Amino acid sequence: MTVRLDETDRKILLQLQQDAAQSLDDIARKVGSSKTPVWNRIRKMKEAGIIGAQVALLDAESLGFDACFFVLIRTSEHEADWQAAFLKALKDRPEVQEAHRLAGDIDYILKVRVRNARAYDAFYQALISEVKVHNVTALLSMEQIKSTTALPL
Amino acid sequence: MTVRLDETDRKILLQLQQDAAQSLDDIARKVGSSKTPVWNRIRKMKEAGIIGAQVALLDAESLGFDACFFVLIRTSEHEADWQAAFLKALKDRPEVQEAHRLAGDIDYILKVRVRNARAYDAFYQALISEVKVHNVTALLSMEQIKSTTALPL
DNA sequence: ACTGAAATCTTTGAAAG
DNA sequence: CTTTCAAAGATTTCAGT
Repeated sequence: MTVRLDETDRKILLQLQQDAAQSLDDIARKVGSSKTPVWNRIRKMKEAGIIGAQVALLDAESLGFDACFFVLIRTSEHEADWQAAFLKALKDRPEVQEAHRLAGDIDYILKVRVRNARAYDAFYQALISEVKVHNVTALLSMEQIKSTTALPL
Repeated sequence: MTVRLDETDRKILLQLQQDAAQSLDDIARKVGSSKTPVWNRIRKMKEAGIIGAQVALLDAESLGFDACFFVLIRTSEHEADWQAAFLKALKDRPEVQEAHRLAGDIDYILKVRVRNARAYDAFYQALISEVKVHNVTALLSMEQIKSTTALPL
């Protein structure tokens, strides 16, 4: 599953993760190539799973999503059953934008995007009623300083 | 800058944040309308800033970005000068994918995507040499359980 | 692998119900 | 506000280098 990427591939990826709506012609010009080779490279990288979904990023604030929480979770349960239930709960809840299992003291971190603090509380109550967690700390974002989906290629 | 959205607008946004590469025809069919009205609604929502960039999401692992850290930062400095320098440092570093200013005890949280632990250390050393921070805790992700850019519309 | 061009499909905007 | 239609433009495929 490892594909060797050259400089041109990398330039194409840089363009696509910046603006995937631009035309092949524009990308080809910017990376110093032409349509067909660029198209073939993109196709290969899609097949290899390097390029995933193409999505529109929406503005959270103008849609009324004013609250963003980072949730630090400690649990005493580490059995397979518990973990499966916890994972399912996270995947099923659309307000959970990110979830990571961590090394060390804290077991999980979530990024939760909701309309307001009340909606967070509803989420939190629903979560702890579904799965037992030992300790939960919520960090409230006051200001999103930076947000990018781009990898530092 | 507040635009009233109806059910159709919401359905269009759901489609676009899931797959922005599909054709207008497909979106129109899925939301129960036809091309031109859908196109006009998308144009208006772009003008209103509700719909932002359209990007390709790349697979971090297949590109060799195996390490993801959440960094909790406490600082004793809260002056405008310090804050401006800190913000600039974060915006300039491509490995910082997210940065939030927090309410409470911890002042900032960062999401940092790097190739490996050594690259994180390099980032960390560069950051603390640029700006003074009081206390830094790094949480290492072992496993990304969920990741979406979609808002829970 | 790249080029150029043909066929197909999409987007865009005008006109009209 | 929606539908239809036509021109402009983009994507995709293919033969030739």
